[in-house]
Amino acid sequence: MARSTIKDVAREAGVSVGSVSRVLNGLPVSPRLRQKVEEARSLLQYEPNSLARSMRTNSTGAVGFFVPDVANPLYGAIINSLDRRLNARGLMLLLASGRGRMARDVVAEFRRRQVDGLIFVPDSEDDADLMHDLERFSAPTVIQSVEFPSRFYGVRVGYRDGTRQAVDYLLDLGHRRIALLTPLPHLWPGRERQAGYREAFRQHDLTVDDDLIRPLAIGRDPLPDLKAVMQGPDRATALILPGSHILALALQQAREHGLSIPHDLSIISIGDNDWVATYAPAITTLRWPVETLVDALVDLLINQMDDRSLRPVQVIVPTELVLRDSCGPVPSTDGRAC
Amino acid sequence: MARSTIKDVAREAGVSVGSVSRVLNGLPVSPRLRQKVEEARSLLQYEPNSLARSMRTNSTGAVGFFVPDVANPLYGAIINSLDRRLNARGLMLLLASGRGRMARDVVAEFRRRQVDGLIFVPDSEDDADLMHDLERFSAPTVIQSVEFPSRFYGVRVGYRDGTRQAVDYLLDLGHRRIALLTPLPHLWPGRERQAGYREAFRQHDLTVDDDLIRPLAIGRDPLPDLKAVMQGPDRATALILPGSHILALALQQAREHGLSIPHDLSIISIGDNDWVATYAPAITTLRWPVETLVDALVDLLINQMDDRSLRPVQVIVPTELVLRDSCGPVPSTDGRAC
DNA sequence: TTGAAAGCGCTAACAA
DNA sequence: TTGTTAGCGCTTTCAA
Repeated sequence: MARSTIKDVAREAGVSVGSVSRVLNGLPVSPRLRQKVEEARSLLQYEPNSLARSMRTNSTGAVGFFVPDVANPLYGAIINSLDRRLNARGLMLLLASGRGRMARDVVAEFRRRQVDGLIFVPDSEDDADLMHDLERFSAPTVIQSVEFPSRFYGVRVGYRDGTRQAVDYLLDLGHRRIALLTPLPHLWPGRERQAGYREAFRQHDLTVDDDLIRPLAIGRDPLPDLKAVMQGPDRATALILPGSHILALALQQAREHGLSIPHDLSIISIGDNDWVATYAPAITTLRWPVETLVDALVDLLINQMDDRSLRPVQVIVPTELVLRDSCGPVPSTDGRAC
Repeated sequence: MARSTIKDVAREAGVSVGSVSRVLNGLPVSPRLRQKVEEARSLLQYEPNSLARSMRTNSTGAVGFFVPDVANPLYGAIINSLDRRLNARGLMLLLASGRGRMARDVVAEFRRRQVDGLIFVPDSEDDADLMHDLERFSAPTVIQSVEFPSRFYGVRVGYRDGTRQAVDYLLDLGHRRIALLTPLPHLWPGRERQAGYREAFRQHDLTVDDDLIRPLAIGRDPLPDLKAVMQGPDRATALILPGSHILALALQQAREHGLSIPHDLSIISIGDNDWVATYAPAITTLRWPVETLVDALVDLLINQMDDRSLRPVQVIVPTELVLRDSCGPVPSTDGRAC
């Protein structure tokens, strides 16, 4: 049997479709009418068709979310939190992912599907076409992790301050050869981390050895860079790493080279999770707060939905340096020619 | 300015809406017509409204996916792979999550949104109402990880064979006190793992010490159970753990008790990932293949969509025991009263 | 307070 | 090959 429609309910209840619609939408009706409709409704197990409803109301109750890679546990946490928040507001998550030119297709698809809002995590700032599409996207849009002065609503993580703080901490422990493995500077995270790194050195009146800054393209094997900074007489005595994957690799390398942590090598990882906290030694991390980030994302989106005349706002959520056991004073016996 | 519609394009091209529709849908038209329409289309930057289209065609091109908890990295991998597969077929992922009674609301929401298919990972088999909703769901449905003889299409992981194989391996190493930390048996994974465990013991003509089987409710602190099996003269010499989170805890406990791995304690973890492979010692795991699982999920769904008259099929994807360095022969000096 | 009817943007059947 | 038109299921005027 086919799904029942509002007509069926109207016929069953002996009223007009308009009246059924009013009951469904909580508009003022007589108790008698309401009761008749409710009875017919539950008898027929009627559920309104949100497609038809959306077409009339121009509102789908769906929010599009695009990330370059869903499998990244980092995004998993965001998606989870986002889903909860949107749910609480009666919104549903339309998820899509992909890299490079797929991003534009996704924007078009979200347009066709008439999403009420769009949260976008681009994997590049350089794609002018994509940026154009995003700019003329008709629904409220929030961009994460990318820098677009004043044109977009955006939420970004305060990696600059965070990284400066992390480097400060290492400098205070006496480290001078601090390696920074970081995403490419074409995107906010990579750019800001590098800036924070340089700021810290500048404030200490120290010069930066550019060989210790290793920008890593996505998908590139980080091992060569890791080896480059961990070997030789001038090796780094401290590492700042961009995530658990590379951290695991670094720990493995350290073992192979007989470097104990934190005695011979100090490590700070960016992004906190279960196992870095329980590893031996527990890893000091620069944590960025998922909940705060998602709150900002959702708030910015909802604000726009409520008042489309608002001017773009950009939020930076601060990071937190979580001190554990993977950092110690600089080793005195090696790492320096004498 | 408002979005342009098919009417605008028709007017601009000087043709009828029907003709525009035909061009849009690749039906046979004259080259001249096609060209006129394409010109108007790009001039107006027209994108068809999929809501209106869906209403006519009764097909939304959306697939609903429900999981109890998106943040679980396990599901992250599935979502990612699923998104890719569905994308390749022009389908979009509608994501929802939640526990307990929220599941039913989600099913209703998916119904209202007229998804073309539904993939569901329930967090319980006991919810008769939910099962009823799922059964009368109008679109093709595939259920994961739950056992419903013959009524549903389903994909499950072969934990029974896998666990038997893992226990076999430990028994062959001489272990007799093997602890199994496992989800509650009210769901397939918990039930099957326990069955596999018992099978292995039975095949070796050994009796099971029920105290070593520790069913863990979701959200419950696993530490007491971990401690219970890791302490005392009769402690377990081998652990089978349900995931990375508990693994991290167990490794921490082992350190605190001065148990070295695999010398004093052997460990097998279920579910493979980066860091268990790079941990020292590398952890032996029972891996379940995400790609195979998702392939099965999508295949079953697509098959149903193509031919609604098919009879339910249930697929079990096999696991793989990945041998690494966390298991060794049973320690001879302790763990047994003599 | 309720009913009747227009119309959202599109597809598909029917005509021409 | 193309145009005309009904109608998908709903909301929302406008009348009664």
